[in-house]
Amino acid sequence: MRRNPERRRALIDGAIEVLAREGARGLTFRAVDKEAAVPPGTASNYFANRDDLFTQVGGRIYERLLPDEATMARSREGTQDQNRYAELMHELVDRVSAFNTGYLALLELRLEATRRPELRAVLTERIREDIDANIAHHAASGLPGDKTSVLLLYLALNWLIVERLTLPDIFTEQEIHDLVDEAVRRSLGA
Amino acid sequence: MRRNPERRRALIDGAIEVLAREGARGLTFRAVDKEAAVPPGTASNYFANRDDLFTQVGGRIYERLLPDEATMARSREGTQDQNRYAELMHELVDRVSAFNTGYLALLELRLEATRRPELRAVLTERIREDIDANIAHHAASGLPGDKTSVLLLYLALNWLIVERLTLPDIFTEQEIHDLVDEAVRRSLGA
DNA sequence: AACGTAGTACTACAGGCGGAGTGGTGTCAA
DNA sequence: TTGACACCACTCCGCCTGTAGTACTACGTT
Repeated sequence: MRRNPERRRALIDGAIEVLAREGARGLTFRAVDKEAAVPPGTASNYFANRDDLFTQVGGRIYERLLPDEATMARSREGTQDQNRYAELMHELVDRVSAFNTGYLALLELRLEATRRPELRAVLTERIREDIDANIAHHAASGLPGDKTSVLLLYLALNWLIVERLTLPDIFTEQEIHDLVDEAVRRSLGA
Repeated sequence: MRRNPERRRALIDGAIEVLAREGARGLTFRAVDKEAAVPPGTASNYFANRDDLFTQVGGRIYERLLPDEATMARSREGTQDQNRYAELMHELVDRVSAFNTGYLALLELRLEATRRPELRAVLTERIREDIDANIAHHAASGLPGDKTSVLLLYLALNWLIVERLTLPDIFTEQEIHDLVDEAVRRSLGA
């Protein structure tokens, strides 16, 4: 088992692209090798088996999907009212949509998780952390709404992104924009 | 190209199970043959190629996911208030979750649609119809809320089902129940 | 400065699996 | 008798895994 961390990261990033492009079943050692432009057989040396590969990708994908520190810092600026909230959610949707291969890869991983208990455990933990962090961040931010608002926004925006990435002709960009606004407004609740 | 419609339906239903279990890439003629318990080679005779198979499955899957007439009729009974709305949404979530292979297959198809234009066209049309039907049905029902409520519920409940089917430990059954209630309440808006 | 060692990159090969496509045969009914 | 379909068999092909073996490089030792 090789240990070069740069190479490992390159392989995992390659695996994300393969996942998005070829689907879970297309994620093979050879495909990862090609995508990462390393000699065939390399991935075999870095992952014990396909299960291991899936698990490691599941562990890393959130690092790439989450906002960086600068973005987080910026999110705390300005008056924290409903308009600001909507603005942040627009940024979120755009940021995630922009890294579309990452989001599609995560969907593939979710589906694969129905077949691989280890992967399911990793994803459950990561996503649980993410949700809890969102709730905590929201509570500390002074933005309007409660925990339920955060959860409802999480639900609605996730599917909105699915819709945009998988069947882009269902909603126009304008409709997506308006739905984000309305989702924020109504999820804040009475 | 064979034409026996019963056999074709059996093959497509088999394909749905294969999709859910093995993923899009696992959907092969041979796998469908096995699942439908017909001799190997049969699917080759019913679908011109894999693309055709995907497209036909995409056309049929909604027939099986949508409520039957009896359920639709029952949905129009009783006082059409917010509590009734929530009740209907609980039924919806449970009904779709119950046919989990169908829902998972649809997710696989969505992901595959990013690679197959024909499939994308079919799914876009079907889902567009479904959304429009939901809006029309809602408008005629006398239930509270507007078109936007319907769309926001569509978004939130879809992801809730994804969450339940792919990572069941993220939310408890109780949390799911409460989220449906809150989604109905808040999506109705001010 | 020469040498040895460890870790890694790269190459090559053997073996296997599963699928596509197709042609042929049997069967039944109009 | 003819046509449509079920069923069966066979060949060709592509891709993947696992692993053994070789080459290279860096680093520590003496």
